[in-house]
Amino acid sequence: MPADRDLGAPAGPMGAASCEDEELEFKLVFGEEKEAPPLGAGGAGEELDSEDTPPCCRLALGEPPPYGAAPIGIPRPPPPRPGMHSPPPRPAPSPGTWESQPARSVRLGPGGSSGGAGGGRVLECPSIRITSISPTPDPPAALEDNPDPWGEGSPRDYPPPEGFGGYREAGGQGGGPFFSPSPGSSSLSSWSFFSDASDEAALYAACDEVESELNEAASRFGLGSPLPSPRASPRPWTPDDPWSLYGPSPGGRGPEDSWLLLSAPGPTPASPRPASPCGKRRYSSSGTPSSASPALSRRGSLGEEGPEPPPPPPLPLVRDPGSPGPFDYVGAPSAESIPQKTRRTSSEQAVALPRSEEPAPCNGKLPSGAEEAGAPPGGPRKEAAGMDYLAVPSPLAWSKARIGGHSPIFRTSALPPLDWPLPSQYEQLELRIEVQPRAHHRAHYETEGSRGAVKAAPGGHPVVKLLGYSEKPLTLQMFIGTADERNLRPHAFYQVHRITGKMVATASYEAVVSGTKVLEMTLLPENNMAANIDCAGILKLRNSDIELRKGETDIGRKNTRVRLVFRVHVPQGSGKVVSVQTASVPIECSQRSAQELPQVEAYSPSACSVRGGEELVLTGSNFLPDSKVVFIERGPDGKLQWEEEATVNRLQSNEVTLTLAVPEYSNKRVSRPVQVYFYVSNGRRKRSPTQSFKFLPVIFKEEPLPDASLRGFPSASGPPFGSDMDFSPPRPPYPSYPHEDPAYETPYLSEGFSYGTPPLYPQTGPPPSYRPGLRMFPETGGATVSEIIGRDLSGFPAPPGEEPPA
DNA sequence: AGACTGGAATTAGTC
DNA sequence: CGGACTAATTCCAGT
Repeated sequence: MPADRDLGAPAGPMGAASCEDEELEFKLVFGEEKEAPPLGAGGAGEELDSEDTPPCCRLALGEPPPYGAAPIGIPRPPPPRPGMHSPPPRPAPSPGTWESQPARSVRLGPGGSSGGAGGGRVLECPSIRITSISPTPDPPAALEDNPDPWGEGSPRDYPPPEGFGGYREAGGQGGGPFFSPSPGSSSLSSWSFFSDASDEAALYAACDEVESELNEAASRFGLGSPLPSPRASPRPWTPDDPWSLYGPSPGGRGPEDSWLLLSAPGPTPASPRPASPCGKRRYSSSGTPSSASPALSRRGSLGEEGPEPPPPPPLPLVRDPGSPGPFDYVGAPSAESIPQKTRRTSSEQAVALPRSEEPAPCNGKLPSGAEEAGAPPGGPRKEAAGMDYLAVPSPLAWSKARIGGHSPIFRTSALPPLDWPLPSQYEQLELRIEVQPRAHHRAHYETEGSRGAVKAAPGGHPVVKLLGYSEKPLTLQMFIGTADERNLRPHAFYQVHRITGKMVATASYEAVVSGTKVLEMTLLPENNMAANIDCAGILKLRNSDIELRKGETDIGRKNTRVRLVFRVHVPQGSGKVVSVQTASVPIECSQRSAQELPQVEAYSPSACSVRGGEELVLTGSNFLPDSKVVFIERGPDGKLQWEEEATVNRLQSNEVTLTLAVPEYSNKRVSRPVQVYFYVSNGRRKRSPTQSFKFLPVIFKEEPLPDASLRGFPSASGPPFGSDMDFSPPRPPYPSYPHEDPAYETPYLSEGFSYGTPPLYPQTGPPPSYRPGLRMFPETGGATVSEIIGRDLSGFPAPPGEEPPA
């Protein structure tokens, strides 16, 4: 492979020297990681204190876009990647309203951020501001003493832009062709996301105090209309269209381009294959992406970025500075412009911040704080950590809050980041996927031609509809989200790809929000606020490129399942919007998997007596004549405790149906229901994700689980994706929330479920118990208890089919 | 000519 | 360190 790719010293600006530095720093980082992860964001807090106005804000406004300009040593905020969650929403001034403080809010006050809940004042500001936030209690030291491990010189602070930033093609190429896979893709800044249709000013309004400044800055950018694709149709929300604020980046280059320069040192088209990451990651179930080895410090193609930041990455620094934000390419302050201290702080902060996906939060226990208390989303969390308000919103907390009646109402000027869980329904509003996409869609690489739009199972394309609103056209946003058991968030390895062509009837625009491509379509009243998603393809980014991205903790290997995520912000007047979101069923995007991995879409029953013997029917795909169904049970430690192969009735099985006899459980004297799992195996390494099953004590036999009857079987009620089925995103296989199901009180299960379940798909509708329906893709949430524990601990999901221990 | 596809050869990562 | 495998990417070719 091209030499340039090897050491991450591509032609890019980044030099070897920088690499060295990074390496050293990297070590440091790792050390910290192990022991005191959150190193303090160092003086973040103090800085804040000392600096009333977040420096970053000021800088941001007045300085030129960082990206593309100063590759090296330009600290970049950690990319807002999956896993990097934004701070929880906080109550807005208006009752019942929440404001997202996507890394944009800075808590100022005594003791810096550590000020404690309610302590310091909170400022809202553009992503950049995030840098000044420093939850860390021991701020100063970090700044002064540490020569910037994260400091200016170190690129580490600002991980390369993600999203496209990660695109290797970008690297070094002016306007890499790959960035605009779809012709006419408009390069919108992530900020546009925040803008409200009716409030341009709001666009920058994140920071109340500096709002005016921001606006001014915005005006300077000369926001032209976005560059619509050739086929672009009128954008929704026009004339208020916030998007219109962001014109194409100068030079015709989109934000992505700039990112490319910095982030994509990767192979250029000429060098098709990027060097593999210097440090290989272990993809085994045990591996944790987050535990990047020092070796990784040496970046491959993305070398200029420098070592990855410590694990708890980046929170989306607010709108993530790391990603191209509105300011980013519109002349926003560059990272460089940010005071060193600030930058460092941010990076450190990022490091310190717990990630929702990280084990910590779900370490098997619910953090006493938010989750348990059901603290309001966004509510300040334990300050002890000093980063509470920056902490990722607890899925559970959010879930509870939502269930409890908190509304997904946001200020138009502070819309929720893409990684925020949002309900699919709010009052009369509901965003629903009327027609689900197929379970498989082979994504295309940048090196390939498009593989077309995602199709629907019944034929045609997915259809999304907004119920409860039909006043005026609205923008429907769509992005590719994750499909693992963790919070729904933008998928690091896949991006939505705008499909155009004569066969595409739906006009769409491409935008980039925090490094994530977002396809925007219009929901028209005349169409009943429904959209036929025939313009969305899926682009696969090379694992090596993304994994090298600073702050990225997810691994791409075997991480090939995605979900289409749809979101819409419904104006409520008075500068408020209700943001609802829904996600599709999981979609397997690899060629291989789609062809070989068995998939279980539904099954019935979901429980039976420990004596076994009952007939269990599975429906799904890729079942083979020699497919095996194996039941397993794992202990609290994740170790396999029991394994038994079921007897498959081959006569009543076919490629999409498996009929088998439930094996007898190992211990027929159990007094409580036993949670076990099963998977379909087409051979070693060709296993379906695990499915949940329960063995009931004999005495319980007559007392099936509350919703046992609700666990319908697709075939029984019609096609898997019949219109009358529950299309809400896949939910955990659990019949109900842990707390609602006595069966889950079993000691060894409660822990896992207590934190594992809620986070699964908090963003969509009410929990299963609230919306009984067929589980179409239980496997998605079908992680076993041990899996949940293991995955959470490891920080990343175990790929389907890998879980069952050999 | 270009967008889609379906397959499959190569190359890289794991065990 | 090499071999067997598996997964990821890149290539090809037909529609």
